[in-house]
Amino acid sequence: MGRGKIEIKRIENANNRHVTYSKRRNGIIKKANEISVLCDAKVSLVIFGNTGKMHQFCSPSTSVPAILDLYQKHAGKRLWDAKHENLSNEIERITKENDDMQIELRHLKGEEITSLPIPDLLRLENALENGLDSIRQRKTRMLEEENSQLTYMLNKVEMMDGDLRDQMEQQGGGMCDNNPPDRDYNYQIPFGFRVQPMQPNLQDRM
Amino acid sequence: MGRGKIEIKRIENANNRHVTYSKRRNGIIKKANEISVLCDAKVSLVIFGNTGKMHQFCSPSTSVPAILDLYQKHAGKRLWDAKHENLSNEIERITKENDDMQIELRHLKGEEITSLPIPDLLRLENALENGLDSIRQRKTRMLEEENSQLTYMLNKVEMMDGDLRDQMEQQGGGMCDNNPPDRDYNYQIPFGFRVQPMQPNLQDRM
DNA sequence: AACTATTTATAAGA
DNA sequence: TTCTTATAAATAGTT
Repeated sequence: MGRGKIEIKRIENANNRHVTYSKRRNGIIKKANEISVLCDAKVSLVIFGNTGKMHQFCSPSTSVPAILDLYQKHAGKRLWDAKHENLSNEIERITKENDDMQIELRHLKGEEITSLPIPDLLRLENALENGLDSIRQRKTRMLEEENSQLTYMLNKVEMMDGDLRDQMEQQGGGMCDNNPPDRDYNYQIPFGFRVQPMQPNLQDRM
Repeated sequence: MGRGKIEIKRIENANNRHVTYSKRRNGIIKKANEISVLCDAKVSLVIFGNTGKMHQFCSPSTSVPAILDLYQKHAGKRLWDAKHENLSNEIERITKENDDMQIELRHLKGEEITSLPIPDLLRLENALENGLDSIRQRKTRMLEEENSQLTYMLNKVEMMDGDLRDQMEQQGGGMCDNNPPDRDYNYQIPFGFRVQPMQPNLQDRM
């Protein structure tokens, strides 16, 4: 039904194919609606084009799942059961993973280890030693960073304090009379933002 | 498209309705096939008539359930999950548990800890210390037990050895002439099967 | 996206 | 149901 008759086989020209797809998709959806209205039929139509875009039609006052229930009954297929089995298998798999991890966690906490053979104990000991090492290194590093931050801030505060004191002195005194006693303001704190780690190779292990 | 134009509304005459249904059903299935071939589209079409009879079309090399899986993904609808809400919830719950444990395990191994705040690090350090403590205590205990077993067996072997030697002597010598030299056989080893643990309260912590 | 010559689908009748 | 056929509708190729 067009300027020329066409063979029903894949349209090789991509552009033509897409145009035809659009036109025919609209057509078939219109037809689906018409038959559902005219003949009181339940229709479920789902179309995926080349591009992966989906279009669907479903007769009014029903739903795809509802039609699938009917489909299942009629086709004698067990759609839900198959899906049910998949889900059950998935649960089984995850549960096993879960149990294994739970056991490993308990073992790492030193629980339920009375029945473990020596090699497992050695493995756990090793893992715990490594973990403890990493955690302590990380902790040390964080404390060092906090330290250097605090040092920097203290440095700044002291500088501002110094400026303020200078201003005060220029103004001939201020209303704030509880100034700290004079100190030796060391503006060149030698370990400002780059504190030497106590163990120089600490960072390399993180 | 026929001898006369018709309105798209339910055909009240049952006979006409059925005839029209037959004709249009064939038509739409033909169209579904054509678009799937011409445009390389995936089509799932399920139709139920008034009489409850089902007709379906599905593009070649796929199936209605397969296309509905795609539909489900695309529409963000959960066709199957709705039918198996319990199982889905269970999976969700276990998966969350799983993820949490995985994270905890990683942390205990000293992995992915850079973003942890100090309190968490302290908690981990504590847990690791306790775990390491338990494991080492257990290891010590097992070694002690093995030790006492070995001691006991050694003891026995030496006693049998002694008996054997006595028999040999009664028989007036044997063919085995490489006997060990006489030793002080101490049959009353003071720590036979009940070794004193070095830390007497060890057992209480397991 | 619109147009239109043709093909195709189908309503009504038999 | 199925066939026939006049007519409506869909659409292929074109602009």
